[in-house]
Parts: sequence; structure tokens; C-alpha cells
Amino acid sequence: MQDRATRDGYHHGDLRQALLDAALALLEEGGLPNLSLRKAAKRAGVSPGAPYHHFVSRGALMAAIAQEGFERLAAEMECAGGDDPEAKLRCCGEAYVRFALDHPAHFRVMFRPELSQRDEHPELQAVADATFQRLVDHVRAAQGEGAVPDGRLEAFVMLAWSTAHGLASLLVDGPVACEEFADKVPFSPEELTRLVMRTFSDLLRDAAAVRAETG
Amino acid sequence: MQDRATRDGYHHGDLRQALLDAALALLEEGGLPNLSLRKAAKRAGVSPGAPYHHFVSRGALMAAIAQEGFERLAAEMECAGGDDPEAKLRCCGEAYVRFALDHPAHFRVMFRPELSQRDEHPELQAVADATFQRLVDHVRAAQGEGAVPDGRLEAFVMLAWSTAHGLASLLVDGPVACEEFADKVPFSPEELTRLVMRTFSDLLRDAAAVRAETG
DNA sequence: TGTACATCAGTGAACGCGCGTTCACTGATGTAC
DNA sequence: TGTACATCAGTGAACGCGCGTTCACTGATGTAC
Repeated sequence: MQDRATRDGYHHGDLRQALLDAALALLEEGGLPNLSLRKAAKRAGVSPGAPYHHFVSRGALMAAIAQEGFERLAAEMECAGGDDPEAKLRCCGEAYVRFALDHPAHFRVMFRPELSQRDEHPELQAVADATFQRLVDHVRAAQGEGAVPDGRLEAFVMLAWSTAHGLASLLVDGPVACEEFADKVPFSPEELTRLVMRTFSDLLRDAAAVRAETG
Repeated sequence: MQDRATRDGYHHGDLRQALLDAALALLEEGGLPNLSLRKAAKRAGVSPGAPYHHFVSRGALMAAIAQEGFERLAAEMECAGGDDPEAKLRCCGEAYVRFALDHPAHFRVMFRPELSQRDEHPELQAVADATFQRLVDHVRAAQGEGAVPDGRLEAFVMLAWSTAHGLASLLVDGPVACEEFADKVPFSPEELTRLVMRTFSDLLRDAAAVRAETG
């Protein structure tokens, strides 16, 4: 008996990862309607039954995509840079939006409950929670340094998360999907991300300053 | 020849609207996988072919749902209340999130491009743009009154929209879907909405004040 | 008021399709002796 | 090193299903005379 990583190499190399990659490629190319287990199997060069040696169902494949997505998002938020807590928080938000722009298929699967079924995959819920916790830590640190006003931590956490998540959603899916939006706002998605995050970060700093002064 | 509204009454009463309502009910009950033209027809008490007298395809029904959703959202943002531009902007954001909480099925269809296919339904794109424009007007008015700092209008518009849209998305779909979240944050979705919007509105006001002072 | 006709929203059977999933099987790989 | 055996990731045909859509039709409604 060998461990799973080695066993996966028997015939295909690593069919599990190949199926995840194929599924993502299908999503990037044709959106959600373009994804099926059969197509992913075909793209990975394998028969329709083969995936069932690696995923108990279609839902399990989706959950695995979502889990992989949360792990990558957490990693990118982790090493997002920034010299002080204010910059760290801002870079963390930018990393969140950039992740969505760079990996729209991952992002969609992660945040569509009917696809990823968090309640049936506790390990997925756990990694999603850990990602969220990372944001909480950044906001708390920034608040400790006076870069975020005093007051309810929950309110600032949800505000920061909403800002990043909303911008990401609007850029990836929303009525701001890029071609049309180009007419209205003269920024690339990346420029817009930096502009919005900078604006948000400045609001926090200035409000923190004025409240520290007045009381 | 009579007008369409009257003709729709011939046999069913108003099958077009009945199909929209049935589709929404299916979405609310079982999410996206629960919706099909056949099920909507059955629920409206009608044979599988009947919808084709009112919608050229399944996609047209989805686009009609999205359009109806944008019209209702625009109406709710319109009469959201607020005594001054600051309060108007805040109430507008709250109305946005409340709409998503009250009509999650509408909200999802509106913001999932693979479902509503804005590019193939220009009238849908138009009403979505009009909704967006309403927000722009509110932010501009608030900026004129000093409730939003001077500076790039686009940045504050996108920030405000991202905040409302992000909170709505997280509450409706995200890893914050309500049961699990109750453990972590001691607020109902409605309380959280007011808290976050109030926090955001206060940030704008304080930052506007401090910048007016210093220069 | 009554009759002939036009309209068109509905019926319901039928189509072909791709889907998720199952299952008896094959054959490459690794192991024991 | 060679042979017998166990493992298990793959095959590929088959299943039943619900789907979107079509189409010849029916029959209720409204209109003309």
C-alpha cells in the first residue's frame, strides 16, 4: 500500500489534478454551462467513468475546485505585501480582487453555493473560514495602529470584505464586465482596483485621524 | 388586433407573468438547478410548449426575470428615503442590500451573465445601466453637499457600489450565508446591513470634514 | 341575435441530446516468494 | 531473475433521465356581416 499521491501516478500521472485543470479550462472558455464531468474527462483524455476513481460525484469535483480556490486565495492574501498595517490591509484587498480577475472560474465556483455545497464538504468550509480569518486579522492589526477608526471590529471587517468582494464580483460578473465598462470609466480593471482600494484606505485613515483628534 | 396586455388574458389570464412568477418560486425553493422551462410551465399549470408563445427561448425568460429585477431594484432605490444627500446615499445602499435579501432569486439572475445574457438583450442592458446611473446621481449629490470628499467621482461611485453589492452578495450567496454566520457575528442580516452602511456613511462624512479643514 | 370565419394561446406527443452514473472488464503496476 | 498473484486506475458500453424545442392539432375568443 502506497500513499495516495504516488498511487495517482499509476496510469495517468495525476488524473485528479488533470481533471481539476480540465474543469477550470472549460469554465474559463465557456462559462458554467460548458462544464460537465464528461467533458472534463474527455479533455483529460480519459473515459467518462474514470473520474469516479477520484471524485465520488460531480459535486465532489466542484467542491475540490472551490477548496483549491480558497487555498490559493488565502496564499495570495498572505504574501500580498505592504510595509505597515494600513498598507497590508490595502494590499490584501487588492490581492482579493486580483485573484478574482486572474481566476474568474475559481472565484465563481467558490462563491456559488449551489455548485460548491459547503455544507456537505466541511473541509471546504474550514478553508473558507480560514481565508476570512486572515482578513479579520489584518483589520484588527490596522485598527491597533490607528489606521482604522476605533469601534466595532465586525463593522469594519464586513465593510472591508464587502468592498473587496463587491468590486471583484462586479468586475468578474457584473454589469461592469469589462468591454461595456470601458466606455464609462477610463480605467483598466487593475487600475480601478488600485484606485478603489486606495480610496477606501484613505477614508479609513482620515476618519481615524479626525476621530482621534476630536475625542 | 388588441394590445398585448389584453390578449394575454385569452386563455390563462396572464401566462407570461405566471411563468415569471413560477420560475422565481422554483429558484427560491431549490436554487438554480431547480429551474427549467418545463418545470415553470408545469407549475403555471400549462403544457411544455405553451411558454414558447411568450418567450422565444429559455434564455429570453431568464432575461425577462433579470429585467424585472432591475426595474424593481431601481424603484426601491428611487423611493429609499433620506432627508439629505448623505442619508439618501446611505438609504439607497441599504435598499440595494435589502432588495437582494428579499429577492435572492432575482438578484442572482440579474448578476450572473451566463443566465441573463445582457449582450443579447439590449433592453436589459439599458435598464441595468439606468439602475447604475441612479447610484451615480446619489453620490454626485452627496459630494456636492460635502458628505463625500472631493475627488474622482468614479472612485467613490465604484466604492459605494462595491460596498453595497459585496455585502449583498456575501449575505445572499457567500460564505456568510446566514446560519453559519450567526455564530460569528451577533447580527441579523438586516442589522448588519444598517451597521455596515452607517459605518461607510460615517467614514465618508468624517473624511470629507477633515479634508475640508486641512485644505 | 345568429352564423361563418379568422386568430392564436393553448395541447400533448415526439424528437434528439448530453448528462451523471454504473458495471463488468482489462491490463499495467507493484509485491511475495 | 522469474513467476504467480493482488491491486486498482483505467475502459467503454449501457442505463434512465430531464431537458429545450418542435409541430400538427384544438378549441376558446373576438369580429364581420
